[in-house]
Amino acid sequence: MGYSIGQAAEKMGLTAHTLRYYDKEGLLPFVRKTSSGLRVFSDADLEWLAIVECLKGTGLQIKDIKQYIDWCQEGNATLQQRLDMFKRQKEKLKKEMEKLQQHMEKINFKIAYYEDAVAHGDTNVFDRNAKLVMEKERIFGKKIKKQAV
Amino acid sequence: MGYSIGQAAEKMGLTAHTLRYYDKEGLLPFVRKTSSGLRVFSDADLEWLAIVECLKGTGLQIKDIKQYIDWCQEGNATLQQRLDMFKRQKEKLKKEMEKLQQHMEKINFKIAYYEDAVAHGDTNVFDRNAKLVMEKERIFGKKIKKQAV
DNA sequence: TCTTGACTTAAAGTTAACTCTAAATTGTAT
DNA sequence: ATACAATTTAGAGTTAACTTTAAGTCAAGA
Repeated sequence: MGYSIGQAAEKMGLTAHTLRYYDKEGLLPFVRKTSSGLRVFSDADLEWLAIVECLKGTGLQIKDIKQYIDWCQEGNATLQQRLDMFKRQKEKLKKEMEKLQQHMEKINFKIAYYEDAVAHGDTNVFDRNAKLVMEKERIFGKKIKKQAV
Repeated sequence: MGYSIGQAAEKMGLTAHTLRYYDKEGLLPFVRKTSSGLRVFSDADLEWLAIVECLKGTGLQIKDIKQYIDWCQEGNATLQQRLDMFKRQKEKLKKEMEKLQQHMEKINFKIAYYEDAVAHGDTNVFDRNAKLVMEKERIFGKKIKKQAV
């Protein structure tokens, strides 16, 4: 019913080193130890770890996650702080998702551009994208012409 | 028609220090200098910088962006590499966006949970979310009860 | 001309999040 | 019983991406 640090690491896609590091940073105040000092992770511990990973994935730093755990341990007096924190994270996450969407559009343009360039041996790039090529000539020198950017 | 490093930094939302760092790392091989050594950024340079920022924003490391710039300078022989690179980035970006979407759902749940807890003074948390509270009791000790997690 | 603020380079310092090492201990499979 | 693999700790090392410092140079206004 309990997992060793190695098993827990495998389940979470992390390393045992990383789990010990998290523990040292106060992110795992709940993990039990055997009488001889070995850590024992329960399924509930892994669920908590999943929340830690979620917070980390949305851009929270480890010290901020520690703050959240501290708030949890302080009791109901910190409910509002925790709510505010999640609201801030949500706004951050929304902006990040919008940014990634814009990046995706740029990348899609690049892929279309290069697929065409590869297919046509890049022979008519100048016609298709004169602006980019002229810019490129200025940047990399006049010798390189008709080339995708 | 040209910008100083400070003006360019301001336009891009970066610092002059960062632009010099990028230059040192080979990310700005196109930026001109005056006879006395001052960098001069053109509008085209800023467009290139925007592409660099896009690549950085999708998770590319600076050395990988350098690789892309090197490929651009090598000419048409590297068209396929560049296409493959953008395709890899697109896959990475897609996975990242899916992950963020899942994080967003978790955060929305947390916000709903804490808004309710704050509104009701957390008096009936045990009824609403017995599993979480029981888990919390095990983790933080029996003394703290009826508290949001 | 003088001052002041922006710029230059090279190099050292910082920060976050691991990542690894060493030396000892523990658990498990023959 | 004896390997051998996994675990423990403290602490050192790594990496990426800045960030700051030092010592000087350049450019524009009074």
